[in-house]
Amino acid sequence: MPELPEVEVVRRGLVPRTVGRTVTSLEVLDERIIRRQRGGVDRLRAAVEGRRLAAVVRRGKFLWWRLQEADGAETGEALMGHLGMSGQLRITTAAHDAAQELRHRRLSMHLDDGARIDLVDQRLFGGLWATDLAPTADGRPAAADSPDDLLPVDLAHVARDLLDPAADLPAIARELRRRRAGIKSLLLAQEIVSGIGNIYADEALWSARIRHDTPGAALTQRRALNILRAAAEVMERALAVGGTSFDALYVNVDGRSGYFARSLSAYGREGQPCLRCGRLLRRVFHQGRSSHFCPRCQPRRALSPANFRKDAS
DNA sequence: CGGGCCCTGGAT
DNA sequence: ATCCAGGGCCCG
Repeated sequence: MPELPEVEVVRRGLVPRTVGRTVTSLEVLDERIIRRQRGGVDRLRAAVEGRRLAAVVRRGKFLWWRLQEADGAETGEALMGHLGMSGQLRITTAAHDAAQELRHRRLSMHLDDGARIDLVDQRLFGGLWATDLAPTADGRPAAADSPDDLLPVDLAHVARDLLDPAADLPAIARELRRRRAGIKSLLLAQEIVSGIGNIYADEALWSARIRHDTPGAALTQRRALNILRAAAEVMERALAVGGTSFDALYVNVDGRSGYFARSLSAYGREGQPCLRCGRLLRRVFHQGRSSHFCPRCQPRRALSPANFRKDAS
C-alpha cells in the first residue's frame, strides 16, 4: 500500500494491536523480504525476539516500531518496515483467521497475546529490518507521532513529509524552485519531500493546475507552495476515508479497502472529462511512470529567461 | 537525473 | 506473449 495515506492507515491500525506487545518469535518464510537486513535472519531475530514493540512511527512511506527490552529499557534500535509496491501488514488474531492462509505471506511475528503480524507482499519490493536510531539534525521530533527526536539512521536522507508538523513548507518550496527537473520528479524525490507517490503527485498537480513537466525553477514561490498545500490536502482527504484502493492489494491491517479511489480527479482517468473544464484527460509516460493531466487546466510552462535570472539571484 | 533493476501476476 | 502496476536503490 504505497503512498503516505495508505501507510498511515496501516500505522494507525498497528498502534492499538501491537504497542506494548512482546514478540515471542519471528517466522521468515521468504528471505528475500529481509534483504535490507545487515546480518540476515539471525541478526533480525536477535533484534526482535523477546523485545517489546513500543511506539509505531511513520515518515513518508517508511514506518517503524521503537524496540524496548522486556523491562521497558530502550534498545536504541527500531524495527523498520516498507511496503514497496504490493506489501501489506496484516494482524491475524482469531484461530479461524490463522487457519486461512494468506497468499504471499513472507514473514510473521508472533506476539505474546497470541496475535500475529503478517507481512504479505506479492512483488517482494517491501521489507522489514532492524536498524539503529540517532537524533534528527534539527532536534525536532523524528515524525508526527514520534516520542522524541530519535530517527532510524537509514532515514537520515529521507525528508519530512507534508503531514509532519515540523515540515517547513516554504523551505521545501524554495528547494523545488532550485531544481530544473520536472516538478513531478521533484515531488517524487524523497530527499526533498517524502510520502508523495505517483497517484498523489498527479492529484496535487491537477489540483494546483500545474503540468508534470514544468521545471521546478519555472515556479513562483506562490505556485510551489500551492502545489505542496494541494498535496497535503489531497492526502488528508484520502486518509480520512481509509486511503486509495483499486483492488484487494491495498488494504489496512484487517484486510479492508479504503474509499478514496472514487474521489480521484486525475489518476487513472485518461480519456475521461476533466472535472473542472470537461476536456478529456491525457496520459503520458514520464520517467518510466504514467502521468495523468488535463491539457487545458494544466498548460505547458517552460523555463523562461526571467525565471533563470530569478533562479540565479 | 534518466534508466535499469529488484519481483510477481493480472489484464489484454 | 506482452504490457502494466501505487516504490526505491544503484549505476553511470
